[in-house]
Amino acid sequence: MARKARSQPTNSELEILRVLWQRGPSTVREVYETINQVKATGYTTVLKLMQIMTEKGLVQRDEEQRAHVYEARFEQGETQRQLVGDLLERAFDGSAAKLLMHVLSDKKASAEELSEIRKLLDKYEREEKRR
Amino acid sequence: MARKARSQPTNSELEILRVLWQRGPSTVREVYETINQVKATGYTTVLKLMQIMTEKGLVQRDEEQRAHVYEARFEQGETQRQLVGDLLERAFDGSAAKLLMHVLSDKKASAEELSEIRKLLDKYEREEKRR
DNA sequence: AAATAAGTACGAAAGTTTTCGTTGACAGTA
DNA sequence: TACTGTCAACGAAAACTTTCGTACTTATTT
Repeated sequence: MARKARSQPTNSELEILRVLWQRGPSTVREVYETINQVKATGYTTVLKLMQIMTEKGLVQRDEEQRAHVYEARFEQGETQRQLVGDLLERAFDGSAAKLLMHVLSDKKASAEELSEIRKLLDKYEREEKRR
Repeated sequence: MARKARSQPTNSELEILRVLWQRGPSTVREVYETINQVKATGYTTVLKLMQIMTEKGLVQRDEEQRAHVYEARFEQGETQRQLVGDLLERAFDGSAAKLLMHVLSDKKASAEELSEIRKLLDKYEREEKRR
């Protein structure tokens, strides 16, 4: 039987993952306090979500201490790739160019970012040629 | 009172919107038949979704004919921009460069797409300088 | 006119996600 | 020991999404 596809994190789950990626392994309280600075939420809400994420395999839990320590199981980049790929499929017919067009026109790309993007593009294109 | 933010289309709603963008104004049956080619679904399921989308303001309905004709209320590009902006916020800390990196490394960018992307970048950068 | 086909409206079930109250365990402290 | 604070576990409610059956209407065909 084929292994079930890794579940995409939901919005709230992603919020938690971001804290874990940023802070590294953390307790529920630490995650709760970080999120709560931005968005009012209850402690047990965060706890429950993190328990569910453990079941889903999105995070790992170290139960050594009384306050369990949670850690993201997948790297940020890996998850981001998954999310982008999904959006590409769902909304852009798989066309990266179309997607990028919107990224750029979103006016959120700063000058530094533009040059960084260009660098990436150069690098990527060189690699392509080498084949 | 502030107007409620435009609701993001859900997955199924986006599926329907894509048909409407592609076909132009369509009846439920037409949308149903298009979607059904790819994914088994019931007629009333599609109907209900389209009714809900009307309530949400995602589509417009022309009731002139017995078979109502639905039309997307927002352009594809506008919605795509919204979706990308949202993903950028939710998963990439607003960094377009980070997002693009994943788009490129997704191996889905073809040679033509790369050159198209480059053109976009050139164009965008020229516009930037002009300010 | 009766039967059939195609349509909308609607409610409700089923599934998923999010929120939170309550309980009991455990640790530190008065 | 009794009190207080912090924690995990759990269940269930609330909110949202998806699916579909049923009822009713309208047009077409026999």
